[in-house]
Amino acid sequence: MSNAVPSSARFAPLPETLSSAPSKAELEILELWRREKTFEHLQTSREGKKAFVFWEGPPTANGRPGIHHVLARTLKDAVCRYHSMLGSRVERKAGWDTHGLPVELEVEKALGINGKPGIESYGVAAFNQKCRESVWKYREEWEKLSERIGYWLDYEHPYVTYEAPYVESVWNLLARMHENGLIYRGKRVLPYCGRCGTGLSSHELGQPGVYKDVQDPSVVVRFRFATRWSLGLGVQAEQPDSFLAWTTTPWTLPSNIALAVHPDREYVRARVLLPAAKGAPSSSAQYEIVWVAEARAKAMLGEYEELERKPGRELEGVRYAPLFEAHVPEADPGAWRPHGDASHRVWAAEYVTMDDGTGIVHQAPSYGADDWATAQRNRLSVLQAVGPEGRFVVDVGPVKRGTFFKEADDALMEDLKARGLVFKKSRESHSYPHCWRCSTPLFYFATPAWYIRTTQLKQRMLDANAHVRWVPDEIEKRFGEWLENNIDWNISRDRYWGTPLPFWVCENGHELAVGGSEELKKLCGALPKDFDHHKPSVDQIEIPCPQCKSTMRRTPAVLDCWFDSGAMPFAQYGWPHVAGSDAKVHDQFPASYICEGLDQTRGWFYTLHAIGAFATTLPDAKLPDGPAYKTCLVNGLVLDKDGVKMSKRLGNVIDPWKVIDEHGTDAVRWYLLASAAPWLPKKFDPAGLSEVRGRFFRALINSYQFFREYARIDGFDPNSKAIPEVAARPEIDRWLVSRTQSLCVEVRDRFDNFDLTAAARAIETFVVDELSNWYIRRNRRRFWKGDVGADKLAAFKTLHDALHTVALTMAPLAPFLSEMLWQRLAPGAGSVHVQLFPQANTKLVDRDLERSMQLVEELVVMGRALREKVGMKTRQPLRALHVRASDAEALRLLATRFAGEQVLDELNVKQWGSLAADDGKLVRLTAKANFKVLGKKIGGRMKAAAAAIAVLDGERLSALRDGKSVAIDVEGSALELAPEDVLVSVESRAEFPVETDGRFVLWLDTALDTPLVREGLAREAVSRLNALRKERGLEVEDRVRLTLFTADADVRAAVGAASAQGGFRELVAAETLAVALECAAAELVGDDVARWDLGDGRTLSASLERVV
RNA sequence: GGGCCUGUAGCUCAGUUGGUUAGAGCGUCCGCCUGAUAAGCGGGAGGUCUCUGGUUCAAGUCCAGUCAGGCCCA
Repeated sequence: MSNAVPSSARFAPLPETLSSAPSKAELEILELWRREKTFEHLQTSREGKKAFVFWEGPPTANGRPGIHHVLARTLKDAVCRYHSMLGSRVERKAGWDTHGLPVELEVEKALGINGKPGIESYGVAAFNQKCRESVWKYREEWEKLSERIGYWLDYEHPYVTYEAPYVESVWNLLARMHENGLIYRGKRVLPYCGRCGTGLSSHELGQPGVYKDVQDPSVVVRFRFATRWSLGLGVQAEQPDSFLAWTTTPWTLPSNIALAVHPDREYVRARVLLPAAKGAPSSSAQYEIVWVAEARAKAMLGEYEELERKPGRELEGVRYAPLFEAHVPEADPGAWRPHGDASHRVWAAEYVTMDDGTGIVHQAPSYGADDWATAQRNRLSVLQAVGPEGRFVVDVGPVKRGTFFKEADDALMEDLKARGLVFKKSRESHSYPHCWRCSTPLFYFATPAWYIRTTQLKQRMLDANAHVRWVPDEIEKRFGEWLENNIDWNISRDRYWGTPLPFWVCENGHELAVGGSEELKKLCGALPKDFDHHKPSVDQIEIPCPQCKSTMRRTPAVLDCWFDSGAMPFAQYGWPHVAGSDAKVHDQFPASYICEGLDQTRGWFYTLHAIGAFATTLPDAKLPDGPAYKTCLVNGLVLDKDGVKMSKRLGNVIDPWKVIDEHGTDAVRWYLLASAAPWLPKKFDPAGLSEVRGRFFRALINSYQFFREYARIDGFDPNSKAIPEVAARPEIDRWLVSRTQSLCVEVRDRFDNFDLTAAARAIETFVVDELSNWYIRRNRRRFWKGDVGADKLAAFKTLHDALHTVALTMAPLAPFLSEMLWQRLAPGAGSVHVQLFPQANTKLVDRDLERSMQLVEELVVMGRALREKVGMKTRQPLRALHVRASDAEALRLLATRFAGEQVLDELNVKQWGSLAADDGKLVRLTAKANFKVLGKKIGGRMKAAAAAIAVLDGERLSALRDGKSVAIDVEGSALELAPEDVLVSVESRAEFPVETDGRFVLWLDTALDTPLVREGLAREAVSRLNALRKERGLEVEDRVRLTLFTADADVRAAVGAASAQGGFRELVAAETLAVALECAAAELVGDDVARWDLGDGRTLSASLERVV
């Protein structure tokens, strides 16, 4: 940034519109940053410095940025700015997530095509080209909004997940995983549309109209024991027992392979009366023996006789007879090799519930995710009577090959019924999913899928998790639990627009994982000129199988786009193919800090973690062990002001542009950060924005404007040699200096702990309460009265330095206003964001001074309340203030000249009447136990001790107050009370108005004599005259000539007589900047004469003339 | 159904390792003050800290449960 700053820039006024329309001024700052290339300048100034590594979670640019993005980006930006100010190098590479189903759906909608058949007929090449374009739809808006909210990011060199170097890098990671035996082909059970020939994502399942109420059969089927040997009895029964299992999908029964029971629930062997079948011969068996869960027996069986009961785990292994004789084809599960003997037995599974059915669940692994898991655990065969088209692939009893699954139910049930295997049958209405495109009923179906064996990395991931600093820290537990339950990661998606899986497979099942296009070229001979990593180009590449010489083709699926984003630590630099990428990865791994929404726990946080857990095992990558990111700050949802989720449907979506235009970026940032911890759901209420502006920003702006106005008048130079050292300044200045140092310490500490909310609140409290409402208010006279001397310079410098520190400490949070202040406080020093964060000078911290100021404030508050109680306006000076306290330390601090001046001046009282410990006349001491201290010492005797302390006599109370120990009797035993065990407080016994808070008792001497009355009148007059000055539009430094008239003798004496004559003429003149003050002998006349009643009918007239 | 988070004044939020009278801001009413601030200060009204049990001399705080809201996973 240029150093050629005009001297007029120093202490220049802030833009007039800043308070009312902050946007305009912020846009000027943006222009400044653009013109001066501030961000680039910051980045180059940190070259070669220690890295603070930040990773940007890539957004998808085919959706509009919302207010929640403003929150996340504010958190990212603030932390990055802070670390830049600590001197670190913070690279901020932008990124774009460009693949995935949402992009495809958006394009499908735009093209008016429907599903996979639509895409195929449109042409995959053309479709993917549309996708490639579509992801940039809102790019400009993202970039503009990022700039507008002050989110500094390198948009010049973003990583883009579809670009060749990125895809190559992802391929490389996958190939390395494959090489390490972490990749396998398996199956995944997902909702499937037989007509469209595609699985549906959970997102698609959430489309309106997917779930419809339909009538379906509800049937309880008998699964007969394979032998007549009754379980555990060792006797041969007449008939085998049956397990009863309930289903609403009879079409899955031919594919049954097992029954599942809950391991810990009780199951009963029950004897029940056979339902009388119509036309059954009376000689048939009257009773049968069935097994159901105890919890379901009553509901399922009605009346029954319990013969035996067992927990589910003891039923494991019992073999039953298959329902059908058909030769149902087996599918290769991929993830395991089936163990034939395990089939058609009972297995335990935790997921079995007692909510409905029989507590025994029929298992058809191809058609249910839970079933699949049971099959995988027990190495069951996978039968597949129904194929991917939703039709039977084999004749089963009466059902012929080719029958649609939904149309097989009735025939199958008839068949089972005829064979006596149906125990109960009805129809029931329930909601069933249908394809959102073609309304065909969906079925769950095991489809081929590629997996990463993340379960093998589980312990590594758990160990790494323990080293992540989660903010808030409970996420560690939450994430840890999710990792405990880790299942292998299905990375394949049967879609079009994504990173193609780099796996080539031949007809003999040999696999090849290709780690990049160079490798691919070698394997296939030559790549076509227009080779593209995406479908359909890549699908045309065929490789001769190195093992069997047959042709290898690419597996058709594309990659889960979560892998894309999780691979960004490597792929953003095109590692390892791109030159120099190795050094970049080593420099920028692991991340010091990432920050995203809570919903990323299972998304980006996991994929980074999982891929990091793998990458750090690669010996040649030479990456440090441990997590991929050291700190993860999590932000919560942004809700509307009533706590309702924002949605287009409800029309409660906050448009970020609108609120920023109205309130400015800084107010929005400050509000989002300061209103509540970022991880809590945030109710976004525009009223809160007005509050931030009205309270914090206005106080800060006005504080600066106050400072600069007088600094300009007096030509204050903060580098002047004439400015007294801090030690030589008045206590009030040293107090603010001390508080300023404390602010630095606190804000640094909060930032270091990623607690931006506490940092913002600390700055806010300092600015509003201490700097503006106390320091400036107490000291304003010093700024405008008298000549430029040491005292005035001290005040200027103290306030200047405080503002200087505020501008720096708030810079990460409110980048615009801090820059505006900085440019005026330190013109020529470059941007505030290039500065180093202020470091406290702890030598300037004066604890005693801070404590006495606290006491001053306490007494002032009580004094004001007292004045109101006795009906004495603050303008009326009073003779004396009396204080009684029990706390010797407080008395010592109050007795200092400084504290006395502050209290008495603020309360407009002439002197301390008395400032003393209890004298036994007007005050009595009382005591209560200090529970915190004494409780730790005596525990259970606390109650009795508290009672004894409450009735302590005055003598012992005085002793305790004076720092001596006393002995008391508690329940017959002696207890030595130390002074710190007891809180001694004071209580008034006076009969006149007092104010007390237990620590202090205050009262005022309200007797007025003539000098006091006159001074009060003089002050009344000053107040009116100054109001008049303002009314007449005078500048603060304008001098005036005053002519006054009053008929009242006291007023006349007050305003007209010199101090030597017992008047306050000099005071009035000085306070009103009057170079001449005359008292007229007769009533003033004229339009410009002001007239007031100063109280009790004492009137004053004045005419005021500006001295040119 | 499981895991986690949140519940404190009309609203937004603080509340340290448990410690006796639970605070702030906004809003509201009364008063004061004002030569930076359409500001500021004092006072009033406003609380069964979701509810129920438990531990403890002592619970907004710890434990168990309940209800409500939320997030993620089924």
